[in-house]
Amino acid sequence: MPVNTDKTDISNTYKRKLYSISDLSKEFDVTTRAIRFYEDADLLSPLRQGRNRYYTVRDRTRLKLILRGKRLGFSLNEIGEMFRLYDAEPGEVAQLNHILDKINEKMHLLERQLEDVQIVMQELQEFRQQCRERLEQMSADT
Amino acid sequence: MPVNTDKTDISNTYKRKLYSISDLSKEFDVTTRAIRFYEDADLLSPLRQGRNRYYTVRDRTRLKLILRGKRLGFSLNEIGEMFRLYDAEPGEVAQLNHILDKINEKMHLLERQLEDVQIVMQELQEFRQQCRERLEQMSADT
DNA sequence: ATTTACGTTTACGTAAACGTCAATTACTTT
DNA sequence: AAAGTAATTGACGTTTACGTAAACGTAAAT
Repeated sequence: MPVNTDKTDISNTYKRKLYSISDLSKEFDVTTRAIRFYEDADLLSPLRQGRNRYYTVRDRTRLKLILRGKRLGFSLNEIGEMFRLYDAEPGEVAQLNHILDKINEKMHLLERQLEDVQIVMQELQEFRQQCRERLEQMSADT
Repeated sequence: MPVNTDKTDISNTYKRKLYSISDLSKEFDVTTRAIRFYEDADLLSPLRQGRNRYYTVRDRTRLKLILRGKRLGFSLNEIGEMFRLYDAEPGEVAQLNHILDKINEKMHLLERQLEDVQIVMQELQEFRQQCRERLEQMSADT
């Protein structure tokens, strides 16, 4: 699936590890419009061969992270913030502590989300159970 | 905190179990604007005393469910759909089976979300660990 | 009697996250 | 050479979920 036209400089440099925008679009089932939008939001920065975009393995991973973040209800801004934390050169102690604070913040959010998911799943299970019992009752009423 | 002005019909009927819009606003930390918006979206239907809204325990529960749904990244429409499933009079077998399908659909979504949360939490833990190690290293470099 | 607090409706504004054209460019296939 | 396919850059449109006044009503407190 990766693009590989051997004559380009770019594919010699990053041999066999480049994806076109439609490769990623198909693989992850997002529109190319969305992918370009993520670039506008500085979440992706694909290579360029002329006007065309070529995505490295790292870009692909990032896209996967973006989509996972979105499924969790994070905004693109929040996702960007997490990326910047990851990429930050932690020069100073203060900087590192700041990053740790941010991580803990996100962790708290996720812990709450974990609770929420579990609660709703349990409620749905109970509701499903009720539906099934109702169904059995109805088939007994023949 | 519940509203209780004994002279109103409404509070005699639903004795001591009514909340004003600001009661709920404060308790759940949402704006009154948002609460009214949820009503517009048919997610809430408070009682009326003249022009004023009064919320029952059921409304309060619904609001809690709305906010939980939102934290999970559901749209108000999706939340509404779940409410309608809950409230549906399951007259026929076909109807019940349809509800069961919908429940299973939501369950799959939540299962995926559970995975996602766990993955991201693990990644964050690893990242946090790295930060801590880096910090220790730096304090060793004094 | 008039602030003050809380509520209402109406209506326009806005940020986020794309969708949807339209008008090109570039390569490939027929 | 013409047609098709996949990419590009604008640029405007759309939906969701409220925010933000404006203008008003009602009741309690000073």
